[in-house]
Amino acid sequence: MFIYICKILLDNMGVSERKAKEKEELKSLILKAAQKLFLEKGIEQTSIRKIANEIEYSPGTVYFYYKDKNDILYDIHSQGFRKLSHELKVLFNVSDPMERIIALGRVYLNFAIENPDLYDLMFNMKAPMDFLNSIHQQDWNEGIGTFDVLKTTINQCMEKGYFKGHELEALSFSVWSLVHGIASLNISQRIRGVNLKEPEMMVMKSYEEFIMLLYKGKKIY
Amino acid sequence: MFIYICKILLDNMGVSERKAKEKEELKSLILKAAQKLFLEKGIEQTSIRKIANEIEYSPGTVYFYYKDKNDILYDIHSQGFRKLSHELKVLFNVSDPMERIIALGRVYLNFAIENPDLYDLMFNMKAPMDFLNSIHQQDWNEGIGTFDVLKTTINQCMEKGYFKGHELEALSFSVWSLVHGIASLNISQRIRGVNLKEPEMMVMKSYEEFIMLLYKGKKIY
DNA sequence: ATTTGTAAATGAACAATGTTCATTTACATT
DNA sequence: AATGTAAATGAACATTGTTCATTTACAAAT
Repeated sequence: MFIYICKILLDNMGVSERKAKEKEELKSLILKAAQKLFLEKGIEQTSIRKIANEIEYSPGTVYFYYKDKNDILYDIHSQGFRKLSHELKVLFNVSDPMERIIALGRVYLNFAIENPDLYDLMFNMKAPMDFLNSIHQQDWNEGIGTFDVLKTTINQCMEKGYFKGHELEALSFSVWSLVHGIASLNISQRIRGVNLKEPEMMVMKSYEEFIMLLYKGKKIY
Repeated sequence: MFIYICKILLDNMGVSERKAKEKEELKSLILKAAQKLFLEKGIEQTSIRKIANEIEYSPGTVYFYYKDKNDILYDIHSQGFRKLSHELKVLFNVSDPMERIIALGRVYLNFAIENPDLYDLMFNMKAPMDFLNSIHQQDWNEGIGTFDVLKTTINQCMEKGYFKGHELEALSFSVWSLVHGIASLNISQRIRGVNLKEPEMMVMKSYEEFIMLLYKGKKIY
């Protein structure tokens, strides 16, 4: 009797586990299709119908796995953060915090240039934040994590005597704003229109200018 | 006979002038309705049908005065730049260029905070740039004009001995990027989610940090 | 006064969107 | 073989931007 019940339970577990796994698999299939369309054809070509078409399911099925379109976009956004944080992790090797913060900015800018649509989704579009609001989740953990990397590094700079008289959080936000501003103006095509001498160089050149400013705030022995 | 022809011509002029005026008037009526909807209800509530409804015309009529939706959005965007440049003009009174540049940033940030949707349209949304592309106009004159105000001021700072070793255009773009970054992260709700101590203060506090950095690049006598 | 020509306004129509939901299908459990 | 539930369907709804054949309005010409 006992064994019989165990068998049932185990069978049940086995089945429901498999089902859950299948469900996860289909969900990630939807996500992959969404990412493919998003990266290949851009945001406006990424409709629920086209995603469903891509994996040969009906539009309604998508809503069995995702609450709504914002839910899907949030998922793509999260994947983007995994990708970005993976690229940033390499910089743990750089021991000097001042060198590291400069490298961080460079990697960040490269990420934005290489993945403009994804960057836009991660840092500009309303969809991911609307999704968080809709599930009553106030914290944007992806953003918090990335911002912490920056804050930690700047804190280490301060401990080494840099940025005297500055406030950690506000300065960190300043640095983030600078690189985000460069990235955004580039992506939204506001650089191209402004009649610069070397538009394609401006992203990195303006970042160099900022680094110069940063270094002027260094410790004086 | 001559007088008769003149009469006709004069009459014609009078009529076509009046017609042209009426046409201008209806176009600006459409624009006003679009602005109203845009500012009151946001971008997603600003559809051509709702604009047409607002002024009690049919949807098709709108297309007689505007090429497409991007055309309307570009017009709203241009009005935004007139508003912004009007606010910036007050600062011609500030004689010290270093003080002026700091004030410029403050006014710019205030504008962004007070008119978030409009700012988004002016500096982030693709619509205005898509419109320029569609009419084969490469230069973004509204942006060029505003950027020139900044460049001129920074140039004056340099003439006074500030920012030694910096490059005018790149540094100007750096400053623009910083305030734009702060404004954008604020508008796209990326500040709120990042768990700051005083989120509502961060816009101005991080700007103060940047000003501190700027001042460290000042002339040393 | 009547016809004519053109500019302006209409609103139906099209294709596409996000989303919902009653219905059907598939399939493990009884 | 019957049952119950999870999963998948696809039609339907309300919107969107945009087009276009048709109608309306009205000044000009006869």
